[in-house]
Formats: sequence, structure tokens, C-alpha cells
Amino acid sequence: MGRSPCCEKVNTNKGAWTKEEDDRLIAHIRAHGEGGWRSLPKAAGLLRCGKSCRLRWINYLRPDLKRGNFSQEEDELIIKLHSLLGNKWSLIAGRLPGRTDNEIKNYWNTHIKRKMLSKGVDPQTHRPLGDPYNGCNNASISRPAPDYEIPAFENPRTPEIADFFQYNRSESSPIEPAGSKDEEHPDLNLDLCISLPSHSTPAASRVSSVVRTVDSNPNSLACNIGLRVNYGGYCESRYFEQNVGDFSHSGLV
DNA sequence: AACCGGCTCAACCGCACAGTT
DNA sequence: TAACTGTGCGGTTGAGCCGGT
Repeated sequence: MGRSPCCEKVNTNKGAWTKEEDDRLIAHIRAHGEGGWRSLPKAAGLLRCGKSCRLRWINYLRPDLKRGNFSQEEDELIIKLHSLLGNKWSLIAGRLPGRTDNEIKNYWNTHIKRKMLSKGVDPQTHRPLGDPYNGCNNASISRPAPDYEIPAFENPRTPEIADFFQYNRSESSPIEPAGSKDEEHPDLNLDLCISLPSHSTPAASRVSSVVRTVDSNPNSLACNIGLRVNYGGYCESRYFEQNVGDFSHSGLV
């Protein structure tokens, strides 16, 4: 059995939004808050699909949007985060206040990609074009680090997140390594801070756990980092490998 | 002024996934 | 457990803008 459509296709407006539609949507969300997108169009008197309303609000009408050109700092941060996360635009957007995933995705495709290609860097792998390691995600092969620094994550900014670091350090985990780690590689900065997308931060949202692990090997300097994030009912686990300073996204936990 | 091609970005689409029944 | 619902994500599209000819 096929999936039912997200909304009634007939009598539904498509394309550019009018000022009146924007005003209706804003007024409804001010009065009732975000959420309930499926029923929102009818309640707000809009002939729009719920998904379309959500997108319009998140990408254009939200009052906390920054708009305007990206700064040099934002440029660099996007490139660094993309090297860590790949095309996870919503996660990247979560670290750029006032920016949306759609905006960053567009900016990446129209500006940064071209800029990187003109510098001879593969925008997908963040490695020089023609690099024999391009497309290779095997952490057992030692690769040179990219020519820019991997961003150091900030320390936990809330007591709650700090608690999770503390909690998970002492808790055994499927990917918890044996033995101590910081002592072996004191220069490795693996403090992780997960910033939640501002548009999806209801009260219940929180970092459900951050598992900080380092599987240190004196010869390969490889380490593993696992993250589990839960916000707004959305839970995601990620697993990164680092090899001699090179974070390569290697797959889901 | 008209045409054309490239670029931008708002919006759409299909899908995945967690939650609910 | 399966079916269904609601939401969010990433890829893609296309209307509109702009500069060049």
C-alpha cells in the first residue's frame, strides 16, 4: 500500500508565497506556536500544503533569521563543518545561528563549491583534485591531513551537556575503548559540543548523550568519536573516525 | 531594445524515520 | 508486528534577475 500524500493536491496553491499568505502564516504561528504542520493550513486559512508552510516559516519568515551575505568566518566554518559532516546541512546550520539548512546548501552549491574547485580542492572529499586518496574512506590507510585546521569544538556550554560528558565518561559503552586516552594524546582536542538548530529547539529538546571515546593506537593515532543527539523527537547517531588529524565521516553507528 | 546564457535561491519532491495506533 | 501519521532532510527544479552582446 502506497503512502498517502502529505496534503490534498487539488485546491492547493503552489509557487511563490504572497504577502497575504505570509501574514496569515506569521499570525497563526504567533498565536499557536510552531508545529502541527499538517493541520496548520486549514486552521490558518491557507490553501497550502503543510510542508510548504513549514518550509516557508523555517527558511524565510522566522524572526531570528540573519539574512544577508555570508561572512568570511561563516564561509570557513561551513567548509570545516562540511569536511566533518558531509552534506548534513541541518547539522551544519545548527552551528550557524540565523542560517537555515536550505540557505547553506544553496550557498555551498553556488559559491563554495566553485571556490574550492578553483583552488584545486575536491568539494566532496576536501582533498586536492587528483589526490589518490580521494573517495577513500578506509581509516586503515594513513592519509595526510587537509591543509586547514579541523575546528576545535567548544567545551560544553550548559551544565546539562557537561553532565552528559561526565556521565558518559564513566559509563561503559559499546564503543567505549579500553584504557585511558587523554594521557596518551594530551594534544587531541576531542571536546564536543552539539548545537541544536534554533528552529527545532522545543523545551523537550536536549542532547541525550555524547559519547566521547578515543581508541588510541600509538602507531596509527586513530580515534573514534560517537555522537547521539536527540532533539524534538529526532534521534541521530553518528560515528566519525579520525586518522592523523583527518576526520572522515565513515557511517552510522 | 531584444535576446541569451549564467546565476541565485525559494520552493517542491521523494524519501527516511520516529512515534502512534 | 504492521500500518499509518507527522515531521524533517537532502536533492532538484525553475522563475526571476542580471550582465553581456
